[in-house]
Amino acid sequence: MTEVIEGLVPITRRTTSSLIVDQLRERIVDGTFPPGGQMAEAQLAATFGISRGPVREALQRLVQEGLLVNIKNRGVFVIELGPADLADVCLSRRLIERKAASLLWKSKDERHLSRLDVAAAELAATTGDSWAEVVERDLAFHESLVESAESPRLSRMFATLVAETRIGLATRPEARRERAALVAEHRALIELLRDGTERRLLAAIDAHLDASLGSARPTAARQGRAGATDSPA
Amino acid sequence: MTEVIEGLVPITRRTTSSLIVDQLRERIVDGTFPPGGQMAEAQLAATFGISRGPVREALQRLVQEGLLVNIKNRGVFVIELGPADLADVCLSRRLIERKAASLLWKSKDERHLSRLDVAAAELAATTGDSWAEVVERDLAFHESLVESAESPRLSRMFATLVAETRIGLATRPEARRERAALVAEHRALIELLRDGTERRLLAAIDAHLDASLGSARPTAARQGRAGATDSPA
DNA sequence: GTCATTCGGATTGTTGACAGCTTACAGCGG
DNA sequence: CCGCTGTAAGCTGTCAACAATCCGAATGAC
Repeated sequence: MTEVIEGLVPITRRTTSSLIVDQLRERIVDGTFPPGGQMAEAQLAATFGISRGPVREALQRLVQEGLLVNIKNRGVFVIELGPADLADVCLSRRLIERKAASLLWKSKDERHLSRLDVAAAELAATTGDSWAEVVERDLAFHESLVESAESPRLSRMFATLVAETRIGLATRPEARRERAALVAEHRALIELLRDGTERRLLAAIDAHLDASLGSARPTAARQGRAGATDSPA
Repeated sequence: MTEVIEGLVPITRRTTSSLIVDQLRERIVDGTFPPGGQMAEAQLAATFGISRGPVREALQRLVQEGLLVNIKNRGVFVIELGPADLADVCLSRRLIERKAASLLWKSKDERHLSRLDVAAAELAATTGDSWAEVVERDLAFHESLVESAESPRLSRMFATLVAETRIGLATRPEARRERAALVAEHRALIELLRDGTERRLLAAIDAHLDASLGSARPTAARQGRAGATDSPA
């Protein structure tokens, strides 16, 4: 058996398509690729300085993730989130976050609670009026909350929901909120996680999500891009 | 505007990789590709009579879905579900199914309830002792239940959980249960959905899931294949 | 005999090119 | 002037071949 040297991490280069996925996802959620816009393979390949093969693999993964829609012989397009979609995202997020909060409330694991403290502080530390940065820190807090459930599957599901939330918030100026209000609500959540009742904690989560995403009324809307030939599930 | 002719359906062929994904997923969950086994690209391409390109795209989608794991320069492998994974699947399934049941209990939408009747009857109608078929019908019932929530995202998440459940059940003979017991539990769930209290309904769901998946104790186990260079999230 | 090394086979990662589809536009007829 | 048709351009879907990497067996040293 070969000796393992402390401090040296084995270099496990990730696959190229995986790296592409991360970059594309970031650009999709921050609005660089607008909803409904096409992801041109050749252009992306040229931009990354690689061939179309890995780009196509990355796009397929994002299709499976639900952030892109594939129309045969036309191309892949960024999803357009209608009111019904946002309501669905809200419903799903509430389900997962309530569970995570409930678990953390029961365990009171200080390791996770302090991580939430940090996340909340980082939101409070945002300067200026960069709405995008506020959204990012806000969602980082929520991801930390879900991480505390220590459930890989819930975290993975939630990651997609976060991405969709960012798309929704990036393209809806009316969803902007005061940073101060968000900071206060996060601090209140941590307070309730530590010393509150479960009932009030869950009510606070509902209220927080409603305030952020609840503006979209669940009116009738299509559940996917018409003509999509390639559903992710 | 061109006239639309009645009776003629526009031909919307799905993408090849999408068809491959479905076939591969089916074979993965039914055990044809055993957990830990490698998915050889060239062999699959030859089997399907196509090139390696579409096969690679399909594999990437299944990696994103979480059913396969990609190790750079080694290949993609079927996930191995340890006890911790099964516990996580159980936790996630319980969360989603409880929510769906609660919603259906509130709405009492007869359309969905009758669909559950059908699903339960089809499980009861299974003849012989084909464990695989029992599992399939059982999970079809649960998918119907989740469908009743009319949430595309919950349904999509649940589809992956169902696939993982099938993998887990296909490779664990000790998880076999009497068909009669499953039939009775499903009928009881429908009964409770129609006329029971919400509390008893949720308790019945918990019990049903525990009986099917709860045998796996959440002992310490790795949360992913060691060396995986390409995590789905 | 055991361990380290090297070489070969096999598989994956990537590329460039070709075929098929869709779309937009110019041309033609009514 | 309006509508249909044919053509051309651009894109996606697919393929076969090349390069890079890894695994295992054979070889040699101690």
